[in-house]
Amino acid sequence: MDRFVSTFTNKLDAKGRVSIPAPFRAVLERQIAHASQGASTSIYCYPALDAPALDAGGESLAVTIDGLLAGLPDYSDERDELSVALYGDVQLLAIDGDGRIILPESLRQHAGLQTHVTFVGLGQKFQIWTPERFEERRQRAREKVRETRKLFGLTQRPINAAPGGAGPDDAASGHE
Amino acid sequence: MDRFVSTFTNKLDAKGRVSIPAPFRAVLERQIAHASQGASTSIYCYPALDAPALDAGGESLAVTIDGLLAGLPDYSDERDELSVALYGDVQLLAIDGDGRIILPESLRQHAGLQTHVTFVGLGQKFQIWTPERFEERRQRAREKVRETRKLFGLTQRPINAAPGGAGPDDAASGHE
DNA sequence: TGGATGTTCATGGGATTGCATGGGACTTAA
DNA sequence: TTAAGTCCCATGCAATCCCATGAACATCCA
Repeated sequence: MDRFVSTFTNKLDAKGRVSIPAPFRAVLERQIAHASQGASTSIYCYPALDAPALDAGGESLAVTIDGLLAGLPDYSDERDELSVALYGDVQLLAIDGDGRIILPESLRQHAGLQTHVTFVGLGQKFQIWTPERFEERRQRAREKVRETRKLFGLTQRPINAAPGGAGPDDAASGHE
Repeated sequence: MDRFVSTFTNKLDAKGRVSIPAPFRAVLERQIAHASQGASTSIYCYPALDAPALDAGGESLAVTIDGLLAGLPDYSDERDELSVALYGDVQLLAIDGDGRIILPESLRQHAGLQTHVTFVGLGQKFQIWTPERFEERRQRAREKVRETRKLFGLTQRPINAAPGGAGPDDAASGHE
């Protein structure tokens, strides 16, 4: 039961390198071990469709993409079009011996990354944000959760459970 | 499970040469190694049927085409026509010692290639575009994905049930 | 219990390699 | 001989490897 959880902020150095948070790396390595051994660890990374952020994940993400396309006939227009968006935008980023990746210019630009990047666990995948933008988004996500609670009539506070502990959780549930 | 992913733009020199992006070359070489060793590396390349671009790939692409034709009765008109359409315009381009191919005039013309060419990974094959035209294409593809995203959410599960019953969604957790 | 030791990670910088690209030389065919 | 195709080498930038540092945390032992 390996998932990407919680958030970490690391530094983007002059060469465009960032350390992948160790817990995330552990998840990635286990996926590799499970899928095809021998392949050096790397992540699949692409611009998020509707946010100034990057989506990223390991082998299991690639499997998901394959699954999407597997349903379409080999030479259909539809397949080509989806392939462009799904494979064409994806970058395969190698993880070096020190657990770092290099974020290419094009990806940095889409997310507006400069000196610090925030890794946000979303279960099967994770996202990469600028710390500031992610903070905003987190706020919005919390709002939304509150609204949803009202909708369901669940407004009563948990008596003991610490509400503060729900931080990263909120982010995850608000997505997509 | 080697796929062509992401996009790269390289220069087309005065002699009509382009470097194949190193990651793509790696995929091609692995296909060769797997199929029939000894053959020097080369790619299958042909004008895309419905776009100002070229389709290209390695051994596995050829196998796919064979597979398509195999589905049709041996001496049918349909098969003959398809064979011509699929194989007739195919060129076998050799990859030289420096990882480059020479794009013949006829292919360059179909795609309108001049000084720069963009290689677009599409999983099993890749395409070759002018950078400008591809940018347009990419925009369209993204739109389309956005439109049909909800559909994804629905298709994601039933497709291709992996042995063990877990959908692609569970791939991350598939191994405890 | 508290100080010392070790380990895991993030980070920085230098050294090295890989890769795209340009150009020259050699071969082959008209 | 010319033109086109092929091979080989030179170059510069960028990616990759390797090692050093230091902080946060865990472990051990007196």
